[in-house]
Amino acid sequence: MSIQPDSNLNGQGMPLIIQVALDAAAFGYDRLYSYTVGGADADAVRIGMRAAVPFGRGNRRRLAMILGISHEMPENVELKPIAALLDPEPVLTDELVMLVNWLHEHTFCTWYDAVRAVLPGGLQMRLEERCLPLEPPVGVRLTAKEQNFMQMLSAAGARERDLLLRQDGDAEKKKIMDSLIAKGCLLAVTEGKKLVADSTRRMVRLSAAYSANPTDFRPTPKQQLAVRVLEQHEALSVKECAYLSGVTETVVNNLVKAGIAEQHEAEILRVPRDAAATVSPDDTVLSAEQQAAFDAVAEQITAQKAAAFLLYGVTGSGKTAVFEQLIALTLRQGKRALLLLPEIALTPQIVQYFQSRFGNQVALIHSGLSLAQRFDTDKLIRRGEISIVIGTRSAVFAPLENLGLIILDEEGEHSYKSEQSPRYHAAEVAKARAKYHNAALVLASATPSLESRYLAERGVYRLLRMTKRYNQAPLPAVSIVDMNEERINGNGSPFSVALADALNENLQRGEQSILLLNRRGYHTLLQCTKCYEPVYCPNCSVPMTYHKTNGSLLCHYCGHVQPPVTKCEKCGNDRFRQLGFGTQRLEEELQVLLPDARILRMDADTTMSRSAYETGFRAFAKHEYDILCGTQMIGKGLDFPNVTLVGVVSVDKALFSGDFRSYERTFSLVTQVVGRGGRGKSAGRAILQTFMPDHYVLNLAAQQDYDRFYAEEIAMRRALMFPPVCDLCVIGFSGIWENRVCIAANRFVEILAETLKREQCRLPLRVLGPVEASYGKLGGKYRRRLLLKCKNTAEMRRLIRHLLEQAYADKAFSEVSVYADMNGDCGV
DNA sequence: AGCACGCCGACT
DNA sequence: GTCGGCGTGCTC
Repeated sequence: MSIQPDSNLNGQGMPLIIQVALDAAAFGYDRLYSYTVGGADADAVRIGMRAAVPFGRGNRRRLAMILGISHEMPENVELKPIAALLDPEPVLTDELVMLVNWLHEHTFCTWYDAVRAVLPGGLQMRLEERCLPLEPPVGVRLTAKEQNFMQMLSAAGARERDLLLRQDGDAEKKKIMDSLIAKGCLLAVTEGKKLVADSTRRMVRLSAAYSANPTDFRPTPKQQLAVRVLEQHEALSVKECAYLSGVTETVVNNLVKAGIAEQHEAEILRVPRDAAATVSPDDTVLSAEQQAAFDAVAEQITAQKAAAFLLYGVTGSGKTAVFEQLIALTLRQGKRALLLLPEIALTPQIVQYFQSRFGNQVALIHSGLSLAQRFDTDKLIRRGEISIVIGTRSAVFAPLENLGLIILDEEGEHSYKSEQSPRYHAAEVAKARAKYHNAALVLASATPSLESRYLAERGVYRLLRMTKRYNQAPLPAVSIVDMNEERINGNGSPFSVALADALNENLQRGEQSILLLNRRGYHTLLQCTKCYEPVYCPNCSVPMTYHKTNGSLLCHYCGHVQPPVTKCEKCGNDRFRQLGFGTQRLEEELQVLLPDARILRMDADTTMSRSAYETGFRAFAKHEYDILCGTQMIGKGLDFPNVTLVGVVSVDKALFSGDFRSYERTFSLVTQVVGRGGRGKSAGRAILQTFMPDHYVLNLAAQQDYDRFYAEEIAMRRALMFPPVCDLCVIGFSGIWENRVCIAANRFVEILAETLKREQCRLPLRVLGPVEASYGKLGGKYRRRLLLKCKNTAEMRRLIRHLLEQAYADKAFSEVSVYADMNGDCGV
């Protein structure tokens, strides 16, 4: 539990000193600040509570999280007392405080960024300043204006008074009020206002006194109606009681006043609590391979030793059943489990699977929850009523006590990496939690990330393999089609002859097909016929995509929409060529090719709403469509047993996206989507179209040969010295002025060089860049990046933090923001 | 990020 | 002589 302030010392007049993280502190002055705590607060204060503190010369109140309690007086500073203690109980558990420290140490974020990340969204609060009128002390002298203000205050009604005392930016009023506060006529109070509160409802039931001796009471005729209703129920809400007895709520309230009924508050939970366990986990039978994987992890869970596993299971090998058994075992041990998924909306089947087996012991945490739902979910978790949390990235901070097992499914998915401060990877946080709890950590994937596979090779993770598909369902037969030949033979359409024939056959046979194209929109871009300049987004250095549905050009990065241009910006020519094709055009061409086919398109444009994923997938699963075409999101989600053809229209571009991970991503995407075929009885087939039919990544993906791919890729990473062989820290710069961003990036390199020289630093380090980020301009901001090939050690992180601090203090960074991201997306 | 201190130019 | 411009530096 939290550190208790030593009340003896306090009794001897020693000041109690706390260390706090300030909300909204910029990186440049972000550190833990010390304050004194006195009076009743000194007895109540605990680590993990929030306080309002005076900060800066103006002593403006700031929200702060208490992260330390000590008696040590920092030297050379006069400490201020806190203004108010805002939480009656800590909102951070000891473990969450540990994670705040971990995030701060590992991710180059500010203290409060770390606090915000671990603090459940529903517990957020904001500060509110209020003034209360006081009886003016005797002998106080007021100016005319001050007297006037006090007179207005005493004459005003409640509402006017609130208005009068509100800080509304009126400078003169503020001055008068500040003076009145100083003279003791007004009391300034700072309150923390919770964004969400508990929800309750007023309930009534017959009083004990009435039930014992009904004849002592004389209810009116209307009241008698309500009493009749109450006699038939244990308890009812006031509203229900009034409704059922056909009287107004006043009648019910009068029953309470007359002592016939008594009232109490009942809690309302704003999350569904009606999931019933309908399937017993005991009925699940594991195959030999599944059992072996289960046994390995189960041994560690039982031994209560922290251990990490990489579960490499090919698509369809039945990882979910292994998770289920591990979770059941964890619960039997009296422990709790955390299951992380890359995207809950895409995986309703998995959620349903666990709810049907564990019922209300399961809570879901994902970005689709409202603040109130987060608040209530968190409440249930803290009360210990939840044993299993299933959620996306942020759920890794769910304050489950007594964790025995953490699972990350599809561990290589990029959604596990936060792209905003704090820039953490859920797997890293999970590791820290597993260590804290002596829990087992299972990272699972059909195509493990190079990092994880490498760590397994080095013995950091124990590698578990599941190589057989469930029920021995055969993999689809994959053929690679050379699109160059199609073009030579005069086929200019997006479909090769082979794919077109296969689609047609499938349609005739009443079987379903999936088509993958990782480009949304209609055309990829518009290009000037004269100077070949593409039409760019005005905010980003990205060509705009033509969307036929609304006849406009759309930027997929910043969302900018505009009508198609009529004149080339470079040469003034007014003719444009339409190049490439996206999912919209694919759908259209498909409809021309197969007029009778029922086609479902799924991409970020059609599935804006959360439920649209699920509705779409369900409709396809029920065979309301023949063909599903879309971007990578179709690679995940529900299982479709009737799919016998998977067509990869094109992923060539993804191979050269300019990131050293582009091969890995493409391999994973193609492997995943090919694996989607043939889960039912028939084997099915897959057709992979490409202009590079000899490319080894596509060939290995076609064969689903992860081991070979890993061997090739790790050799390349070794030769070129890229992660996981070393660590790669991205330093990102962005700002509205291109030259300033450029200057700042160069200045950073200078600072780096100076620091290394000054401190005679011998850390292994190689600097790449600075170069323009892969999209040099996004959302109107110019971006540059610097890459540091390094080793992610405490010393290295200290150096990087020190560099950032220096940068923040440097004039060159006045209108340029800079961040550091260890092993983040680097666009190289 | 605020906020105050400080050191220069245009005012009653 | 003072009011106020915003450059500079600090924030427990």
